[in-house]
Amino acid sequence: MKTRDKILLSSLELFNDLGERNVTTNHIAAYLAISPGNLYYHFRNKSDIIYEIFQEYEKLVDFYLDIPEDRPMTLDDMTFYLESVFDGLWSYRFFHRDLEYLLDRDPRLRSDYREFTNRCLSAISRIFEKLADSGIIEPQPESLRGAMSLNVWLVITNWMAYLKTAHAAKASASLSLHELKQGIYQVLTLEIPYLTPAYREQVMSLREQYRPTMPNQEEKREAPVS
Amino acid sequence: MKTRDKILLSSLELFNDLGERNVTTNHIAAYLAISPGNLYYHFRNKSDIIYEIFQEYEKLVDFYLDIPEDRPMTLDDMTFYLESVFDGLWSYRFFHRDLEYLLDRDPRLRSDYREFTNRCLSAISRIFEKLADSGIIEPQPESLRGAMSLNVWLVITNWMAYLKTAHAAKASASLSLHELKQGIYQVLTLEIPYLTPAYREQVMSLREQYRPTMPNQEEKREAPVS
DNA sequence: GTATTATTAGAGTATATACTCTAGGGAGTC
DNA sequence: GACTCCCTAGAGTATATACTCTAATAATAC
Repeated sequence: MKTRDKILLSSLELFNDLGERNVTTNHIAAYLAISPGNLYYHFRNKSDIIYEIFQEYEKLVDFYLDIPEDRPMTLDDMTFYLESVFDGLWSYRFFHRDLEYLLDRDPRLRSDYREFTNRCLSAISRIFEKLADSGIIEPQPESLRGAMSLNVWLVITNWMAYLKTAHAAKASASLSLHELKQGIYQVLTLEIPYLTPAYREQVMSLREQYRPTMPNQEEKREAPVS
Repeated sequence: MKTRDKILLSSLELFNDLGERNVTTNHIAAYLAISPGNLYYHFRNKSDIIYEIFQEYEKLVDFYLDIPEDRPMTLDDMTFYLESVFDGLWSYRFFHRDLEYLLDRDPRLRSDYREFTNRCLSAISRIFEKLADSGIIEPQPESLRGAMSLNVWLVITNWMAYLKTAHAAKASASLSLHELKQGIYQVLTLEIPYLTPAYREQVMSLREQYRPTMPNQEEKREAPVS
């Protein structure tokens, strides 16, 4: 693998594990056993590394949230969207942790992220619309759908922070993808009141699969749906 | 005012305006026109300053969220809780911005914050319970109430981050308390499906008072309810 | 007044961090 | 062999940051 790609990969790994704030360019170089000079040959500065990683993240989520317009939406589709979004969140989890600081430091990132959020909000809203078309949820007026989508977004993007700050007793408590996906339980909680009788039971039992286990009573098991 | 209190006050102000990460102890001392030595005479380190500020925050919110058990809950009570919580969030807004980093650095803070979150979640759940007792919302089973409360908490604590990252086009865009309180609109959105017919109209029109104005079309006006 | 204690100034320090600069190796081409 | 281009090493630097140390001054107690 090319040094440039190795830098991106290792940076992401270190950022995710330690937080961007705790990872210096010298750390990254040392981790890869290359010289700082080498790193700076490939990237002008730390911001450029982060920006490029963000672009990968963006591409991934955009790909997942591409809503097919030629067919109705199924429950499986919805599950797929939820699973995918949380997978993406997991792979680039450093990003939301230091979001405000990162955006303050890099205007490109700020502006790109703003648009990214808007695209995601539109996608969520579109999903609600299509779920209503399929008779899975009751149709809602546009204005309510907007506010609901925003709430879904807030829950999704901040579920991890909740786990890391309020849930875990120890700082080093290793967070698992499985725990992260319990966020799906929270998202489905938002949908409950809007479910149609025809699908109510199905969605409720889907939701049940993501029910959080008690903190520190975590049992090791596979994610319920893949 | 005593130097010690001045340090706490100015630190909070600087943290809120610039972010804890961008405020050094030397900055604080310079801002107060005192020497670093003086600052370190009053506080052993930066963490101690932050910890003490957190304790004030905690005290404030605990005070606001004290639910009186001797009388039913009114809509005005609910409005008061929402307004108060967002006021507190505003006054100590630096805190949630760098939460993860702060908790990683100070184990006392981590453990206190964990308990603080749990108290808040209980209070929210208790509010839902009493709102049901008063016939404002439909009663819900305990398990649903818990998940709903958590969603309310996620929306409340992360509304500000949303405004600062996705909403504002410029980094320096000054956030106002008024904008922050549009978070109340989002919280009330969560309640909509559970409202009883008797109160539905009233709550919907309360919610309307917090409706967000379009970004950059912000008109200067007072917060609708005080 | 004197002893004691609380407070303050301000220079200084150890460490870290993002980044630079120069020199050179290796591979391909003519 | 010489030239070029891409890549790499590694010492080095300017700046920042959290914090220390000593000495002096103000406040208080007796």
